[in-house]
Amino acid sequence: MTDESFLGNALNGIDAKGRLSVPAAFREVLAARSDGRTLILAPAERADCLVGYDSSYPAKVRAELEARFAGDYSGARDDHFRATFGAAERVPIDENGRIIVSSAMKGTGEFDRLALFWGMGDYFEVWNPLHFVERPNLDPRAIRIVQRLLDARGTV
Amino acid sequence: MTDESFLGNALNGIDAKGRLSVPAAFREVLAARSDGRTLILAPAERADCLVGYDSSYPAKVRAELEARFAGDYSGARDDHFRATFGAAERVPIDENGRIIVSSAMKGTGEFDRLALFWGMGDYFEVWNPLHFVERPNLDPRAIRIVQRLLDARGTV
DNA sequence: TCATATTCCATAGTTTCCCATTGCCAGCCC
DNA sequence: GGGCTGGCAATGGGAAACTATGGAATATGA
Repeated sequence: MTDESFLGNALNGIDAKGRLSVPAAFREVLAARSDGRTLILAPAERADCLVGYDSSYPAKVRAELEARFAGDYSGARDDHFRATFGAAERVPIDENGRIIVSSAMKGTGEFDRLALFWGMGDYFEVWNPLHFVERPNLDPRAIRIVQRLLDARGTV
Repeated sequence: MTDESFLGNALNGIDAKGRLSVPAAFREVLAARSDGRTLILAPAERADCLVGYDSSYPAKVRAELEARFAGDYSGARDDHFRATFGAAERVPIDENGRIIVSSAMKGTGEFDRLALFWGMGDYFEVWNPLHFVERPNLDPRAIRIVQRLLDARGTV
């Protein structure tokens, strides 16, 4: 049984045109979960990074949110839905496995030249790697992995 | 049941391309537990070595974590998922029973030329053998086993 | 028309695949 | 018992395939 979890990580470059390669390992998971020709990008709820998932995932998120806010008819509930769905984008993956990072997403993730893909099991995150390594309370093994990736790129 | 436990040990070489033979005994266990064509490698929690599982592991861990963090929408939950999935890798086993040790994993396990596989029952560990023999409080008989393996390789 | 965005093609460095070689152990025959 | 033989495990090397990425060519829109 081929497992469909997003595992592992990759540090890829964002070029002048905003193009960004989606790691091959993640493209395989996307293809196994849906058609693999698009993915969904959205601001993360609790960190300055993006979350990415296959196109079948929003339905699941909606179900989760509705359970979480069951019986809650406050403005907070609506604000949560606004942040989750309205700010998300459906992004096509081109023939070379790349996506275009819109300027809105670039702003949300505060990206520079590099994007760190990080598997989260059911979905993945896309980080500015410099923010990732400075995140407090994160497992030092994860931080060390990213620091080595940055070193390999010659970034200090 | 019995043939689904990782038992025993092996000292294998990592070649210039990062290739590493998985011991045949472990491959059999992997095949009994899942399809035997991939395994999962991750940093160990309390030692500078790697842990290896069969490929059914991510689904299991995902279910466990989701149960454990049910109703928890904090950053701590996210950090836990980050450490669990992003730092792990799915690694294919080739026709000759070998895997490729990525540079990230090489860094995490601090490997040189040799890798020591050590059965842990439900999973196995992969060590730099030189670190293994210097670990304090470890059963001296285990250390002697590894020292003999190193001697057989002509490594001092 | 010019700038911006999208599609297409090129390439360098890996990674993957395939096949060859070595060494070990078991079983077998003489 | 000693030595031959066959199978499997581990390892090495070369070639093909693929990933990530850069640049050119074409389309789109203000």
